[in-house]
Amino acid sequence: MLYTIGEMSKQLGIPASTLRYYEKEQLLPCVERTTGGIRMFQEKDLEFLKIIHCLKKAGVSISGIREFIGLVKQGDASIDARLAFFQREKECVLQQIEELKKTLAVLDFKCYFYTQAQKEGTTQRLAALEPEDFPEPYRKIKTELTRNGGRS
Amino acid sequence: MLYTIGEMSKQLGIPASTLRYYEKEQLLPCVERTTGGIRMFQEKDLEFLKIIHCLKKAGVSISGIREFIGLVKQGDASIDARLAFFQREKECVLQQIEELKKTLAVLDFKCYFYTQAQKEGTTQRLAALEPEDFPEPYRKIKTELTRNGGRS
DNA sequence: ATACACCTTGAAGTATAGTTTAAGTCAAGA
DNA sequence: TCTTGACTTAAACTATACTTCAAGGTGTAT
Repeated sequence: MLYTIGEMSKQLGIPASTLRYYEKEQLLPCVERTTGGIRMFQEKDLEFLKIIHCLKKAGVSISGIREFIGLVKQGDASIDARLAFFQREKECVLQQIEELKKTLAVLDFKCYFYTQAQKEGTTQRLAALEPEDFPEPYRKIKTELTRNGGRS
Repeated sequence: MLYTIGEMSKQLGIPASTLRYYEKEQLLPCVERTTGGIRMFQEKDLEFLKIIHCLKKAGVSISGIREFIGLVKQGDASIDARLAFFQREKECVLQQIEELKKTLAVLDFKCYFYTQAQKEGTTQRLAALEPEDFPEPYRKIKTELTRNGGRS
């Protein structure tokens, strides 16, 4: 099956302009053209676009994705490099998840803080508290938010 | 304690230009000036900057942060709104974590794929396999990557 | 009082990832 | 054949979040 850019766009929910942009950036190595110059997408492109989608969610830049596509174009000679690529990205996503968990803990503290403030009708008393005055999961976070020199 | 922009910059590892930018964008509501016009940062600003850092990690835009700072400036009248704000952001971070976990599963599959390919020296056989031919944690992912019309 | 490091501003520049526009071409049905 | 909708291109535009620059002011140690 072959698809025009419009059909592909509808199927994936990606604007046609974005597909053109991706092709221009060499992210889609196997888009053919009719004699009239019209792009015809293949199943293969669909798979590439799903991987591109995944890599974008992982935070890989367009040029990073282009590099990966470059490896794919090299064929079996780049299997090692492709494995290394995905291992790196996996590690990177794991780190992002860890970072988000830390961020979540701070937001959790803030929710606790404002839930208390809501009960009291003011932030005054709470704002004056020391880390030790908060219940356990929150002490460390309050410390980090208050203490000087916590360059993260 | 009061700090100049340079001292603050060193303490937080944030460029002075960024601190100026943040102040211009009204993210730092309590920066004072000397008679000569030089910014003097307070402890309060340090706390604001830590919250800004956290919100940035949560994916909140500058204008989103500005809105939150606007609420803070309203004082106790905005406690409900601030709680709601943090609850929304918390929800959003939880969703981001879920998305990253899905992304991780795809990267995991790719690592498996290329680890096998490495053993075989080629992707040929593996590329021709159907979802059912992969071991269990990977079947669903292979299906999603292959099947048409999986607009995510 | 004069260096000197550090501060000020507005404006322009950068990077990323597209989106939009204008002018024109292609393909299929009436 | 002609109309119409979808396609083509290059170039300009958008948004976000800063960064850099040029020209000049501040403040403190000697």
